[in-house]
Amino acid sequence: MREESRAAYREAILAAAERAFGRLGFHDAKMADIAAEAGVAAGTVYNYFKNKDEVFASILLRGQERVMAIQSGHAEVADPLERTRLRIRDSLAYLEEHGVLFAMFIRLGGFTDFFQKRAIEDQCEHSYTQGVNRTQAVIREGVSRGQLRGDIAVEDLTALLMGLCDATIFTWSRAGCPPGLATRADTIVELFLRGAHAP
Amino acid sequence: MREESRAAYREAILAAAERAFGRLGFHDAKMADIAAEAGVAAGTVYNYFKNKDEVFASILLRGQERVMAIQSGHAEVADPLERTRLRIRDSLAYLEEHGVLFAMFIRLGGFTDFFQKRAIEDQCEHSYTQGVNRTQAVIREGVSRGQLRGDIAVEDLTALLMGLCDATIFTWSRAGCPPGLATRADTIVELFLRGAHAP
Amino acid sequence: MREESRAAYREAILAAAERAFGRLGFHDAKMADIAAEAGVAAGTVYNYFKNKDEVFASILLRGQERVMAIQSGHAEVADPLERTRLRIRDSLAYLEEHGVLFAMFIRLGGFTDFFQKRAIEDQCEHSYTQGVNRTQAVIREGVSRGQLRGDIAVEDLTALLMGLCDATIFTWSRAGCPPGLATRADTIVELFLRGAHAP
Amino acid sequence: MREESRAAYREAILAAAERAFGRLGFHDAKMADIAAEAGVAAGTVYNYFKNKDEVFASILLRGQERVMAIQSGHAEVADPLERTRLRIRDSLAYLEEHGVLFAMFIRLGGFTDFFQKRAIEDQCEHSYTQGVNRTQAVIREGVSRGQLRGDIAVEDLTALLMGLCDATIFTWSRAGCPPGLATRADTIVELFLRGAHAP
DNA sequence: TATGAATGAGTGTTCATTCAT
DNA sequence: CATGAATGAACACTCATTCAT
Repeated sequence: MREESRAAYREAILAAAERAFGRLGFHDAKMADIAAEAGVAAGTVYNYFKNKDEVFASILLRGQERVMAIQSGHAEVADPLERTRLRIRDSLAYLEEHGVLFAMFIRLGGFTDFFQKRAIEDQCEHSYTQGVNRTQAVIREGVSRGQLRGDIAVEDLTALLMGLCDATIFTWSRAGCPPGLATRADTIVELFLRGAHAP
Repeated sequence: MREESRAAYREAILAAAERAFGRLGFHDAKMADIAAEAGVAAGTVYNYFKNKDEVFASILLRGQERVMAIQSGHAEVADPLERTRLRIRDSLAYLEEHGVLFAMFIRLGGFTDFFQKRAIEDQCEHSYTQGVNRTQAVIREGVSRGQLRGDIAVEDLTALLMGLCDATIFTWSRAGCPPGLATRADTIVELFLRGAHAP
Repeated sequence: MREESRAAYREAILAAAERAFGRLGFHDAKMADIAAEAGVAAGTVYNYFKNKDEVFASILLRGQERVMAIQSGHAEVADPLERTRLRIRDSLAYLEEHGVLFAMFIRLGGFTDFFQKRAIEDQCEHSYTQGVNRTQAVIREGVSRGQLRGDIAVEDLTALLMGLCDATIFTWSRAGCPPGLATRADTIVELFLRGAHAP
Repeated sequence: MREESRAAYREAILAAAERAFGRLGFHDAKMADIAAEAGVAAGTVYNYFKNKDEVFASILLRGQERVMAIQSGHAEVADPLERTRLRIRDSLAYLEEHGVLFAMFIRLGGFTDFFQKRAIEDQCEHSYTQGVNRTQAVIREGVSRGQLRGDIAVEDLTALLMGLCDATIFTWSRAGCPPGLATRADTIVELFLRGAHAP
């Protein structure tokens, strides 16, 4: 039971931190904000996390794990393109609920030095690379099945797909995070496959 | 002559700030770092910029203006697709020299709240929107010429193209900014036009 | 118990600030000086007061409240002149122990703009006006009893009495705050009543 | 001519500083404010005064000298009480035009340490003491003529008179410096002579 | 183990003063 | 000698972290 209590506290703090970071950004969200949002005292946070950086990294890890878990749910779908569509749809749906992950994700990618300095990358890099690798594997499978172009490097195709997702998220974020993000998975896959050229 | 000197100081500070922000990020780059990098005293920065936020915003504006100026050089190219290829190539080339702009760009897009709070957005938003509009105009031209698909919203096509650029930059940034970014313009356009589908 | 501790800290900081302000003046007394004098860390002061201005205003308020409380002790003395003498004596005695209040008092009166700008006046004005009003009431009582001249405006008589007190304090301050200030209450009242004219 | 020009600059700066100090106080009036008010560049001030403190002290000295000069105009009046009345009237009139002198005066008296630390006192003390001495001499003359009480120390009588002046100025200052200050000289002398006691 | 106050290093910014032009 | 920009020491205030209760 004590174990349960600890887990509940930890989760409450993480959820609070996610909201605070999402609203204010890493530096402007103060430990006091997080604690207040979680309904605990400032010192309590330090009973669950070593410091602010670890709180931040934990949010990222938790998010990535959850997305991975969701994506794993489609392992039984045979067609890699259809599997990709489902994965994108569910990822977007998750993101829609935890919008802050976008900021996290972008920061994670964009500010390499930020993370290097803080050694957060060590904790997150693996998970990110896993995500890329998984996407690449699916694309490779599509190529070998003859569904995707073979005259372009798999890395470039991967970048194309992920770039499309990023751009969609990006645009959605700028628009103020309106509902319906998940429904854009279809357009993403369509554009990924057919491109912009007139028939 | 004093006028020249002022301009030189201002530029030196901006260049120094660009390096410092790019290396450390907004919060971790201290005004002292910027001043030292520029070879001036801390107080001098405040003779040219009201505060740290204004230094940051000025870098963004300067970068966007420069990129716009570069892109304007291809106005005489008739074919919108070819014009797009050239614009992307030159933008990437510029970015390769001022890599920090990526971080800036991403922040600008990603951290709406950061900018809202600081009222920097007012200064940058217009410039960003202009960039999007310009891209959209080119794509619309391509559609009306029958070069691009008409069954997809122009906004989606724009997002596709910009997403491809972002993804390319993103990947390049993660790889440690190796030389040759500009050469990827061809792949971007190719993927944009043809998509990933096997023929 | 924690409540007691908080009150003790607050009082220690106020006493330290009173000494520091009295010795150095508002601007030259640094927050670090105050904290050191109080035996606490610099940041601790900010757990009790919003900023330096608030520390300053709190000293004034505390002093005025204390003097008022002391003066209230003579409410049962019927003769307004004797009551005035006692009030002056006790006020001077208090001032002798908290000499800084003079500087405070003078500033409060003299530097209207200083306080206007800082909105401290709002907190102090009422208390000051109360003091003036109380003195005026006593004088009015003396006039109606036929003890004081009725051919001069009560406001002028009040100014005379307060001016005498001020001048006494002033001279005492310039002389380096020697002991015995309270004993001058008799001379003040004597001069107030009889004036300087030869018999 | 060059000599004249220097004097004109010096006077312009002093007048500007008087306004600035009067409006903002010593610390809040910046050298830049003073220079701007005088219509000169910041550096120019330093061609006429060693530093900020010297500017401040020079204002005081100038004011005191001017008041003294005015007061000297009544040397031929034989009756010391009448002479006093005229001196007070003219001093108040001068003060009414250069209200800032009040703040200066109060500071000069009230913040001994402020001036000790800055060694301004050396420059002003003499002049101030001269003023007190001159007043004391007049009062002593009145005592020896049998016009003023001899059973009270001359110092106390002096304090009474100066206190009355201070109180009048004080009240006037708090009231927002309304016109007509000089007319209060009569009341001051009347109260000084007769006191508050009913006949 | 939760609490919440104490801590003090760290930083953006100001401004008196200097000095090259 | 006027100018006005450069200088850098100084300081109020913040906030992540610690720790006594």
